[in-house]
Amino acid sequence: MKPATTATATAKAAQVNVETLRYYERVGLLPTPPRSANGYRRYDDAALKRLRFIRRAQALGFSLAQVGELLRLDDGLNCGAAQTLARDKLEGIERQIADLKRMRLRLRQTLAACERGGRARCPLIDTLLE
Amino acid sequence: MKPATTATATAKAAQVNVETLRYYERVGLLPTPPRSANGYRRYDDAALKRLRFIRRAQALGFSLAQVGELLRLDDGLNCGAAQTLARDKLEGIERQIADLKRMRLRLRQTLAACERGGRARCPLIDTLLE
DNA sequence: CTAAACTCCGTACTATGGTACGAAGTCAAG
DNA sequence: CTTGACTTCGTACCATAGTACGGAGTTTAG
Repeated sequence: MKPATTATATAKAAQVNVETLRYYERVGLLPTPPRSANGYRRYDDAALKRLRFIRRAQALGFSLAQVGELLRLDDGLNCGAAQTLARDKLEGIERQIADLKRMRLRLRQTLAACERGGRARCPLIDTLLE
Repeated sequence: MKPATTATATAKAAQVNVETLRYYERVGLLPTPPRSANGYRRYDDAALKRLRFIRRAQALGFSLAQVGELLRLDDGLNCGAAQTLARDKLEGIERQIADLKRMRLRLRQTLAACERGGRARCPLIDTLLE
């Protein structure tokens, strides 16, 4: 009951470019699929699931390398290892948020100075030159 | 009173790789410096300032392309244009923060499920497979 | 039967922000 | 005077995550 389909159909179902399938295969994120008599790749349901997994993990901020690690745990029995990856990712995200907040504060302050006006020179430019 | 120096000295002063100077010159972020008799680049104070400007703007999250735009306004008289760039950047940062917070929430929830334990399969993996 | 659409493959290219390499010339210290 | 550090140049390479291209074969619809 696995309706194996073609590359294009699978790509559409997973909302990715067809070439991306080849790319994921090349970098080892997708197993090499079986071929039909003419040499065409046949993707089954499991492949589509895996593709969706990859997209979801990316949406959570995992890099393809990290997705690869997660996939190697995808029997679902290595919860400890998966948690470690997730916790690392979480820390990274915290750091990114903190960095971005710092940038935001500086930008806001500088923009406020610009808006107060009254200076000959632009405070934004001056801040960068200081 | 502009103690023009060599590439290495300037690079060190600005905390960048020497090659980066050439790279910035190539992409038009640094003006082509004057050369001394032997053909060596001579960087003056203005070049160093400009380098520091680039680094500071990068630290605020501006891409090199955007830094280029800012530099083209660096007479400090185009505050309006600079503000527009900064406001765009600010919006981008807001969006990034919002995205990251969404990822963080999902990761936290999933990690919490992992920690509650009791499931045969890892909730993190299962969430991605769902 | 023909034309369009799909598939294959290897390779090259995109963007971003640099870094590395090798050959050749120059310069300063000991 | 030699050694090592510095400089020049063009070009190639790194990671990341794909996208595009061209030529060939295949399959499907009209």
